[in-house]
Amino acid sequence: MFALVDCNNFFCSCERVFNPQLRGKPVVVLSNNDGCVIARSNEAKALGIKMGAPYYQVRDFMQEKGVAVFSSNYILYGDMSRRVMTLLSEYTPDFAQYSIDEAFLGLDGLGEGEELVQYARQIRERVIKGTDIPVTIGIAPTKTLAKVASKYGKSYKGYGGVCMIDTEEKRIKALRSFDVADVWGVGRRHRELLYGHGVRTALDLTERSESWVRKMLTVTGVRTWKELCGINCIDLNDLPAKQSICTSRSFPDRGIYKKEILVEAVANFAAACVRKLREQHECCCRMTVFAYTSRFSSEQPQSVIYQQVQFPTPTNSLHEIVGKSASVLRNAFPVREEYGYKKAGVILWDMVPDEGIQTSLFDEHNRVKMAMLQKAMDNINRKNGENTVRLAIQGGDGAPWRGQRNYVSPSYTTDIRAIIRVNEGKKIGD
DNA sequence: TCTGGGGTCCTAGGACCC
DNA sequence: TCTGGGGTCCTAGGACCC
Repeated sequence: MFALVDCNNFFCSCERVFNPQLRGKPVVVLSNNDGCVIARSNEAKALGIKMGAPYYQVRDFMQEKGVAVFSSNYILYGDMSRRVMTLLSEYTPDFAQYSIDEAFLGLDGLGEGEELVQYARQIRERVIKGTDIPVTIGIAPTKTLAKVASKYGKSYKGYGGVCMIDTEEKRIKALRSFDVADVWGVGRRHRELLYGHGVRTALDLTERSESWVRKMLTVTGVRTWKELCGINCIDLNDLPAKQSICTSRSFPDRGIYKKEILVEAVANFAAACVRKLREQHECCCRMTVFAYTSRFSSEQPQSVIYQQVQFPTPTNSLHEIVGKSASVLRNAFPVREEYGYKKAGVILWDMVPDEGIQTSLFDEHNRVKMAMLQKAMDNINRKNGENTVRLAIQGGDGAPWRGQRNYVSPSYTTDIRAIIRVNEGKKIGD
């Protein structure tokens, strides 16, 4: 049996931990650039605010309804996630974090039936007590069914946050009233396809043949189909190393027209990729640099820049990767500055461990010196915060390509200056 | 005026081989 | 009129996830 532990409305819940007056009130969190709604409290969902809604379209409505609005604060969410995951991992050795707010727990040998439900309740209470983040737990013989169970656990208060599908009767009953579009692994396109063939519920899907499912949804669909039937076939434990590292952003207003401003932005994305690359002690062999105009404005002239770079030897050198990202972008940039680039990014591929790199015959000297320089930079930045020392091409903090973050909360748990202060003469909780 | 970011997996099709 | 067959490798694009 597996348990899926899922934090409820995670980003909103994180904001509430340090803002108790927001409890019971509608809260939303916005995407980068304050662009879209990406998290909603139950109260905000009840108001009809949709996931992914552009902020400008719902701003007035939300103001009218007194919705609390936050820019996303990934430093805070990442740290709260780490705390939740640390607690969860203490309950079983078979633990797999699936996303920032979800984890699967293998429950073999931990009991069965009501025993398991009681155990899950303990876990849930421990997380709530330790982090103040509410979670829901779904238990079932496969991960896909555990996802189904957790959705029921969220929809019905009566479950007390723990829902288990452990018998054939419960499985049939649960799938019969479960929209096939809500099944883990069925997205927008497949939903249309399935509806078109009369498959409306998860149970409908399980009643089709394997060959039919394979034809419609390919082999990944067959895995989902088996999992819904109770056959466990999604393994998360041997998670392979990451295959790519990406940093990208959308830009405010109409985008960036000026070549050198876009170069500065891309240089910063490349630097962020290098930071991630070095943190996982790897080098990369290939890089993609891309930039494109808005897909929403049909009147504006459109342009797509997409450049692939192969490095002669695997590298994690800041100078080499950032320098190359800037030079390929300059080369690919149209002669006239007539396009408003709305989004750009850098992707690193083909990673290898950073030990035992075969270097080229001719660059040995330079490579050693650069490695020493970069080690010094890493040390300074680790102590004083990222980008304390940076390349000149990365520019300053007030760069025009940095987007809006008008409603950002403090980093309560990671910045000593943002620590909560309890004032004398006031009651705790005020 | 304004529309997120970071990933994975699978498949089709092109380039290449003999 | 008519132009092989069987294979590998790579990549772009589409679908999905949170």
